[in-house]
Amino acid sequence: MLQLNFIRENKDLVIERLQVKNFKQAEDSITRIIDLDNTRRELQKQLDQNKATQNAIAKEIGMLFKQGNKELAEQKKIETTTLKTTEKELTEKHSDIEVEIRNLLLSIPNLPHISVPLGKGEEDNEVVKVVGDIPTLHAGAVPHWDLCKKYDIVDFDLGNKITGAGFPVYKGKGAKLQRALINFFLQEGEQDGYLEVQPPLMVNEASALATGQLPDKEAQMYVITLDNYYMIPTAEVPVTNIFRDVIVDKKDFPIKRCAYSQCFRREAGSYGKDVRGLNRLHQFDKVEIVCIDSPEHSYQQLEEMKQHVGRLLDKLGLPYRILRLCGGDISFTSALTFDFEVYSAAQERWLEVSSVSNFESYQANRLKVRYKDDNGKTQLCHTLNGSALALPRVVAALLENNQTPDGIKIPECLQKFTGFDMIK
RNA sequence: GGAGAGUUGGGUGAGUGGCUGAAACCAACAGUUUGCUAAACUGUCGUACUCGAUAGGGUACCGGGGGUUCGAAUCCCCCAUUCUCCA
Repeated sequence: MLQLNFIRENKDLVIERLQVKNFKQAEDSITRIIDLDNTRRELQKQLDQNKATQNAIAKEIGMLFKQGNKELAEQKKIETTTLKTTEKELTEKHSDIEVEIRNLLLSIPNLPHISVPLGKGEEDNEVVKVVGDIPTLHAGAVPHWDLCKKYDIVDFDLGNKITGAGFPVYKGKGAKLQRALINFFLQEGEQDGYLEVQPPLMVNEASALATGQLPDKEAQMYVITLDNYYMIPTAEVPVTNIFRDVIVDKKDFPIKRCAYSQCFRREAGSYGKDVRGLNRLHQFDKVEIVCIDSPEHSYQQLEEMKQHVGRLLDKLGLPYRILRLCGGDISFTSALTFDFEVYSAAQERWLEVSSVSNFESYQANRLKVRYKDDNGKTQLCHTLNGSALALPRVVAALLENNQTPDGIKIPECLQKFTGFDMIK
């Protein structure tokens, strides 16, 4: 969430930038927040004064008892009763206002970076780069779901039986390919200086709230109601929460972590060709990269992360394009996001395999990830993350693009992990 | 699943109702001393909000939340978590 002080000091700028995100209530919300905050401050002052008086009286009473002056002490006690009533009233008003302010703050998206293009939806995203050639497939080439069946490497029916749609079973070389990709991604991450972590796959409410899954995206998560835990929709949640309430040492910047995890998403509302085969699953595998950096360097870090993701796709030999998401498509919490899409040649469509974002201090403000600047002042860090990479669509594109009449070719970079060079 | 004992500032750890925002020690930082390092000595040394031009003041925070009380780190309740024992 945005910082209240920043909103106070940059009211017009904030309203203007929110227009790019098509946030309609910008002006109303911002004005309301500032008003509420003024009232809050006034109440706070009164409350503090009230407490100060009470504290003083309490101290006096203590002294009086010590001196054995019980009568005067009892008299003083009575004095506090009115103070307590007003205190109660003030506290109630104060906390009501605080809740309202917080809710408003939570409802306001992050400000988009200056480079974010205007736009309504995905059709307005800006293609910044296209890499690789779109392959020509042999006659009789088929989409990956047919290949999965033909070579018996991913079994969707079995997943349906055991759990339900969107929970496939990977078999034989399919399972090995999964493992190979995970190992490849982690190894590349390590080589680029990302420390590997294995986080929990369930998180508590505080964690889900801190990275912004709650309250906005609650419907996207599987909830373990009995214990009040949430299945993670991405490793971003537990990995970023490592730094919740931490004041990091700026000498450690950039802090780089990578994590393999399975991810769980309800994907309510998805349908049609989008969910066919591996295109959209309820459980999938992903290697995630997370960075914490100073405000001065975060955009440089974002660039580095983009390069990392690009290198992975280069090595896999997949054609891809990079999109700069427009104001209408960029996520609520992000300031600048680049999507990576691979071309899946049999489906003849681009599939998103990575999303690399800088959240600036928006997430850090909820997380309270801070560092001390050169003046010793505590400042919010910038947080960034990206997929490097999400597996299912990478697998889909690999299967489709690399299919030959003799089988499916495995990219060279994966062969030392798979132990085979063809699926036949 | 049950029983008991813990959870205090960067660390160790004292503190069972008022003089405790919190002893002491260590670490850290600044300074004095010193040929250098070390030692010794002196000082500083939590966070957030808020008032103030500054100096400084106020409020809140001793795992989290609630309660008792004029007054809570200290008493009571709930929750989390760690350790020990039992199942």
